[in-house]
Amino acid sequence: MAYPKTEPKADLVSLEHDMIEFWRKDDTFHKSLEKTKQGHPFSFYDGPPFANGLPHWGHLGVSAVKDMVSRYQTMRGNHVERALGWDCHGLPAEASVEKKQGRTAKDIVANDGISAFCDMCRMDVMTYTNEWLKFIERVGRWVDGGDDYGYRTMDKNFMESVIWAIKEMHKRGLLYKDFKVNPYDWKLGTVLSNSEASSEYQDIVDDTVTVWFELENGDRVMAWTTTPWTLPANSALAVNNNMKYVRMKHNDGHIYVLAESRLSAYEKIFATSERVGEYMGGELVGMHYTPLFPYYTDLAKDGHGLYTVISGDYVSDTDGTGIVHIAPAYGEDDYIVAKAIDPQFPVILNVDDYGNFDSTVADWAGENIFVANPKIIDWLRANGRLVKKDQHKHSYPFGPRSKEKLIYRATDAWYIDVPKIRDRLVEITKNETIWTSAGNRFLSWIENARPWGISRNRFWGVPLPIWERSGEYKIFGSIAELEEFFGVKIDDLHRPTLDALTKDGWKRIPDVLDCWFESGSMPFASLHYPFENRELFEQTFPADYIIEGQDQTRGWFYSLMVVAVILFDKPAFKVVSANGMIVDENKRKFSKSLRNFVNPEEQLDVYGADAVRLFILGSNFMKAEPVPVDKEGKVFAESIKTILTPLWNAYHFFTLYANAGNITAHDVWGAPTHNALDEYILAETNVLIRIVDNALAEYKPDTAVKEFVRFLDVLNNWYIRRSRSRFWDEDTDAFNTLYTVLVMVCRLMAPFAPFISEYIYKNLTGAESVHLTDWPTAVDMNEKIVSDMRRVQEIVSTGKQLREQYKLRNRLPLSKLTVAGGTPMTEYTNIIRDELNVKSVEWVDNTAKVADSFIYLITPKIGARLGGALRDIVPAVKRGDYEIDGDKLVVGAYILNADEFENRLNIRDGITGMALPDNTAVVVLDTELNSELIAEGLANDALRFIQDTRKAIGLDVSDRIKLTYTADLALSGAIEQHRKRIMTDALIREMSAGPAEHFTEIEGYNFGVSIERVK
RNA sequence: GGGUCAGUAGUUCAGUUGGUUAGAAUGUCGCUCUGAUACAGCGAAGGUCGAAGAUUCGAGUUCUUCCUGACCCA
Repeated sequence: MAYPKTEPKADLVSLEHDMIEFWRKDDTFHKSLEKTKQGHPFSFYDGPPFANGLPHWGHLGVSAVKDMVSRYQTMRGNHVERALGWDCHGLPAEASVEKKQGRTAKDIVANDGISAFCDMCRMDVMTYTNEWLKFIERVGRWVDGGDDYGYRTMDKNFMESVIWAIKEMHKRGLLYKDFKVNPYDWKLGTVLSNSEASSEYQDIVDDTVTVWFELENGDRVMAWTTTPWTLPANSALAVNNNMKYVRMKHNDGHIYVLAESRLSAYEKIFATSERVGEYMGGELVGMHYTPLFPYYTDLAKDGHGLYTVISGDYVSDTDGTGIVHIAPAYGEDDYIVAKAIDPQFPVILNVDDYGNFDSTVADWAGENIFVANPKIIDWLRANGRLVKKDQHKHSYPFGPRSKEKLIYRATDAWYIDVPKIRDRLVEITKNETIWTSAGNRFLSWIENARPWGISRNRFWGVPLPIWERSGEYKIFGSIAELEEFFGVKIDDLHRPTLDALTKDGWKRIPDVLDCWFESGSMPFASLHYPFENRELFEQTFPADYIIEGQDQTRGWFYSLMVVAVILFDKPAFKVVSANGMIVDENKRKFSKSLRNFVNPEEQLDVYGADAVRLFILGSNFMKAEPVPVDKEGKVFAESIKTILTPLWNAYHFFTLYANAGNITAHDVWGAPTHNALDEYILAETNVLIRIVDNALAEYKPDTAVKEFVRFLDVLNNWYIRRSRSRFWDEDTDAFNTLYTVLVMVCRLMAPFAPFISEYIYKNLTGAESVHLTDWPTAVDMNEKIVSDMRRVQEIVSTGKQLREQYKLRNRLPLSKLTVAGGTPMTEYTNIIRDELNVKSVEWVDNTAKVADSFIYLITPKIGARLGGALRDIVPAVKRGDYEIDGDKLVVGAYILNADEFENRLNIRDGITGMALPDNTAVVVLDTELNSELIAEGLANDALRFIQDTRKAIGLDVSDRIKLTYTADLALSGAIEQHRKRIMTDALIREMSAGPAEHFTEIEGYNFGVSIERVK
């Protein structure tokens, strides 16, 4: 047998496991790398995952794209190294250890030492590497991910490159220490990055208070806050210069001040009050007031703006009083406006690292701020300072690890001066990177880039290579520098080692580096550049392509670009895609609390990785839009139904008949063809190649997937269906053509559905692997046949509509079909005749006899030239008020050019015809019947029933039979008239009237048959 | 609250520089066809193009405001 036997239905999942096994044994991946060794390197950065969690849908999605791109580029002859790296440092690792240990990092460090803690983290971050590698293999993604490959951000070499980068930034004057407001997790005692802080917003209801402060002139200004615990640190009040404020004289005799537009919110309080004056915000600025609490009155003596009214542009009247309470240590805006007044403006920081008031807050010293919060409100009420208490619903950040409400708090931290390179960053992004999605989002983000806080008061990470001695700093950029200065040998760069290094009073600052900085350093740090691999780095930087979730727009994409622009004045990547989130069927994020998880591994085992990959690649995943996946996996079944099964069916059909005829087909791509259908499907294949190639070049796999669906439909339901008899007749041209097409489709689909395309390709060609073949390229080919055939399909489709319309079943032959209009296409007459079961097809080159034309206006063209005149022209033409003058159309005062209107067709009354969709021709069906046609139709019906009965009683296609039948007179006449054909088609050896056991009714006539198998 | 993206048939999505009656796939129903095919073909039903306003001879398409969702930020 020439080809391995195939089952009618594909077992996609077991086929995939077989291919995985084959690739593993054959080491096909490394063969593909070897094959492309001399090729241009295609550089592809892979966002390193954290191996202390299991892969989820997002990873599956990007894996599909990353692997597709890699395979496509490899087939194009490029060399695509794929080394999987692992992200190791940072809070996720520490938090995981804390959870497993049941105690905080600080406790572990205090009791067991930092060294023990780091060891725990080191173990923990690699927990699931094997599961990751298995998952990646299962989805058909080829990467080097074993122990001998890739990188880990906790490796000494990686870390050394990172500290090199820090020192480089310092050399460029971009590294500095500052005291600033950051998101802060008081439970963990650390600053968080903005992305960490924003990952867990929740809608909560907070108590809000409005309190009054007494101005130097005795007026009481009202301020509103959602965080009463910051009131002890109140340092100023901000107003908007351009907002109008009113003075309200209350029954208590005092005058209260608030924004005019906010009066309505305080209606009840001022119900009986009198408006006694107003201020513009600017008039209030500079006035002093008496603080609520007496804790810091000493500080006020030095001035610098403490306890004065200041102006803040951002002060709005959307809520509160239009007067904002300022506590510079606890709000970024607060800090900025305060420092804008006076760089010496005192920053009152009265909450310790763990969220407790310090001793300066005499009334609540040592108390947790959130515990003290209601007590502060009580105090305000008791002391008559509380104007109003409210409930306010807003979204508020929570610690992603601690699950506690975060606060904003001023702390010492180290920063990269991103604003200083902002313009260059924007310029390089605009000119040297291509964003297939999320580009605007990235731009608007970097246009407002702010200093990047890179220090973390934690333990497991790259220690900042900064040593301090009485306010001076020394920064180290390599192991060699450290060894030289401290005179010791260094084998590890983590905190236990570096913290121990002291000399002449130089002591390392305790912070570790934001792990985003490490991610951003990946392009060079993974290669230990500049200490090693200089050439390799220069070849692979910037990356040709990267893709990650759109949440990385301000994460990894950002850190990569900032680091690359600062160090190399280049982008980190040339083309980038941000993908959307995979969500549940209601477009909600997968989350533990909603219990809406769909397990990717289960789906892979039900539908197979090819189906999942095709779904992802065909979806809006790469347009950064959410991609819904339903629990039942219907979306994957869809890929099977529209692509995998049709491909399999065509393949199965081929092997079935090739083996039956003992035929070995060969590739005829580019060779001349002898048959219009062969020529057609090869031309369609050529079109497919061009569309898929263009789509991939533009990173639009969804376009390619849609084209596969269309192509496979045409292949099965036009080419094969129309050519079936040629396969029965063992026409080698047909076999060669189908073989060529299937092989080509496998190659085109290899990046998308690597399993089934490999399987079919190997079985058809006997070659080693489809993934070691070259990417197909479209050839110069006469593609007119494609448009011709599409027109034929339209003629047939229109003919079928006519049959439907006149209730003429297809088995009933009709004498004639006329195609009136357009160029005759006599070479397709056979196809049309067979498809529509007509005796003859007549081509007429004009529509004069069957249709009248009407004027169809090409409004875009007329509108462009004549504009508003259309308002008159359209109704006039509809009324018929026009004249044709040569090739022009005269409508009233307007003369329309030939390209501004078309003649379209209206079928004449009495004509059993229908216009083609493009209005260029009319298909007319001769609906007149005669006894010959009727008899043939009846014979066809009888034959159909015989065939159905054969099938129903379980006969094989090739079984010969003896048949007896009973039939009403007209029917038996028809059967006898077509006796020969019926006997041939149904493989009947003997046929006679006689007893019957299977009965039906044909066109009102009774029919019965009895079938017996004969040798 | 701000930014970006999206909102079109039951569902998933197309819809070119604004142009006459808004398309496809899938699902439902009817008819037809069928010895590779979890078929296939034809047709029907299914739409206030998120809402309101503006610009225009003309808006799914441009603008404004609002609503809903996703992501990011505060």
